[in-house]
Amino acid sequence: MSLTENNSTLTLDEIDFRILKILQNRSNLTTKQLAAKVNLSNTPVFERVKKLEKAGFIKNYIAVLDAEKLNKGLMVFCNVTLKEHTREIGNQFVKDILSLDEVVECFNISGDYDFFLKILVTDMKEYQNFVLDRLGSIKNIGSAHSTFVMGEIKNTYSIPI
Amino acid sequence: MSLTENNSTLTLDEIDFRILKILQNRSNLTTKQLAAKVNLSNTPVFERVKKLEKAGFIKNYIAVLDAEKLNKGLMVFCNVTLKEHTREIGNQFVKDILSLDEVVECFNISGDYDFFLKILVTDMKEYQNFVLDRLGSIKNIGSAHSTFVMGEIKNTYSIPI
DNA sequence: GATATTAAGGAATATTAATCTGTATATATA
DNA sequence: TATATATACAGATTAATATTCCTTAATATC
Repeated sequence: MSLTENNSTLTLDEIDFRILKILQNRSNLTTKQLAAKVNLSNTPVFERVKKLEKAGFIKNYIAVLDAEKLNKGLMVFCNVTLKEHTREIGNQFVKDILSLDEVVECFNISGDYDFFLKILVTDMKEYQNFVLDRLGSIKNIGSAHSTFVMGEIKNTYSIPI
Repeated sequence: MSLTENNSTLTLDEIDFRILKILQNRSNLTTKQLAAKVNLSNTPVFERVKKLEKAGFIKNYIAVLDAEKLNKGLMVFCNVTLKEHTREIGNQFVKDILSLDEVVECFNISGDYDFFLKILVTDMKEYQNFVLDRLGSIKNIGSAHSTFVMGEIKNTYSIPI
């Protein structure tokens, strides 16, 4: 076996997809429970999961926390433009954003704005402080436009498979 | 102990927060490994985790999959307005959106649009089909404005604690 | 000062993960 | 056709872990 285990030609069958589908909704199942759901015995299911981990289809296992209970119930989308679009200024912006814990997502986007930020804060007061103190201290931001989440219809981390 | 176990006055200490922080980044740790990280023995850590689950701070455990590897590498934000804003029409829209697997997130928002949708698809061709066939078949949509993700800077499911 | 109450550690037990062995099936090869 | 080869599976075994129980220490309460 190669050291890098770069099994790039790995193709998944129906059962693999079913396993992924189940695990991205709930990962704290025993092998036996998972096996029952896909109508196989322990061993093949165990080996398939390990294969999916090794091949990178499963990147990680995480606990999903309750934002409300942890007092981070206000979600804000902030669309940002940069004053200039050189690689250097872009890199610095990225570095700055990565250090802000309130920013849980950040994407480079097409359209009128350069970056889309998803931000989690306690309340409007905290958001104001975030914009003034933390986002405001980042250099080369041209404009920032905030949109506030009023209600959650669907909020998954699931890939449509 | 009450049947409902509605311990709403539960307050968390520093160690609880450290446990949550660790688990929302990586949940497939053994109790022993987690205990070592917070400098406690197995039992108290085990009991704290169970307490956090029961009290609802931990909602779920999930596997994080690789969207690129699963051929869902195109992320699109779609901002939607409804023609009318009655509760009935809103409810029907919500029901329709919930049935679309491509829509991984949907929020009711402030501002120029009514809803923000995060959509995962294979490529632009599939997105075109999604808009024409699936989104297009939903009634009472007034307008839809798409923004395409060009690059990912940060994409977490972590709550800032 | 005596007594609850709470949080922790250690040890025992129950479950589960992880491994190993063997079998059936399909595919290739002589 | 008969014989290798690889793959996927089931069943059993063992190694590790989760879970429970009991005891101790610290802190609060009377």
